[in-house]
Amino acid sequence: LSGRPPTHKRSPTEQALVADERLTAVGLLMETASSLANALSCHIVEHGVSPSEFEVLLRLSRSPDSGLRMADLAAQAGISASGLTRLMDRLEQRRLVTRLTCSTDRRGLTAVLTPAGRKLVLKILPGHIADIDQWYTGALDADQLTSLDRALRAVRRRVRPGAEAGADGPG
Amino acid sequence: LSGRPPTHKRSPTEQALVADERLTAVGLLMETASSLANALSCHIVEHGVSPSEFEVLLRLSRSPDSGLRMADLAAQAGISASGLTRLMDRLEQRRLVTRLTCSTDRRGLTAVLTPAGRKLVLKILPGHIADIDQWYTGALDADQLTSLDRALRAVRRRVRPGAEAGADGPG
DNA sequence: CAAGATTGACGAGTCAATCTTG
DNA sequence: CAAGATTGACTCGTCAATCTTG
Repeated sequence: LSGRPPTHKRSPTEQALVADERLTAVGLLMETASSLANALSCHIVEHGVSPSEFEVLLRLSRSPDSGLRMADLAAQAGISASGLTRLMDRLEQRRLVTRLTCSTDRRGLTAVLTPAGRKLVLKILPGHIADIDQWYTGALDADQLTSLDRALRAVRRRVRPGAEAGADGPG
Repeated sequence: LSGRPPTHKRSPTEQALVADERLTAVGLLMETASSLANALSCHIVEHGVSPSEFEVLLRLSRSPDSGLRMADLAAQAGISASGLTRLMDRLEQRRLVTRLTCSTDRRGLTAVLTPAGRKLVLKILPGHIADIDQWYTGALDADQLTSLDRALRAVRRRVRPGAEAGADGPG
């Protein structure tokens, strides 16, 4: 840097705190995840949808019946119910999804992919998977990939109990 | 689920695409990172700052001279210059940081922690580090932590060339 | 009343345009 | 003109309140 701003004498205790390697460890995870998300977003947005919108479309296309209750979908995508309502509004306007009233419980709606929505996902996916290879999978050998997967699952078990069963999903 | 929404017959090709395990792999990374961020945020917000604000304060306290140029700080924190301007506005109003005009280049400003800002960081840090132990470090043994670190660095090298040198930072 | 979904008001960040200094 | 920083208009997501159905 340049002009030496008012330097603060750090006590040893203070130094030990702010220099703790665990801070660096989380920082590495966070920075890697967000930079990867950023790299993967380019190809997606070229097709006119945001990363969150693509995640929702992809989860719907991976769902067994191509449909999910709003609340479940919101939980899977890690956004709030109201956030999903608005996101679905945008997708529905573009005829990529529809909401079906659930026959057994008329409070609930089921989000469903339209043919156009499915078509768009299939159009985006090949390039998206290629991107994943280029930016993520391709940076690691088989062993690294295995142990990375194991470690991430261990962490996820802690911070998000009850995600182990379902589908994991997109990025 | 319930009422069998209009089931779509998936072609084998289509099935192979949407079920690709690489999608699951990125999904795992993303979900783990955001769930961890979520877990770590509780303790931080209890002290009246948002996670992004804490990240900026922490980076300033880790910087050699306790000061960073706005542009550099924004890049480190992974937000835009304008985003940082607004964040700094909030922190400055609360007297946690100050902007100093740089003597050698009067276009630039240096973000500096005030004593109150430093005090707040030191107040938050012990609990924050304990949280990291609880939610992240503590979920892994030493070997896992080492290989996780190596794998993440390999990925980061790909998606964010030129982050290797500097400090990594908070979550 | 509780659960599912939506709406209004708001917070926080982005891009494009602007201002100042080199 | 280019770089550093800020501002205006806008998007996206959140919380709290509301409406409907069980």
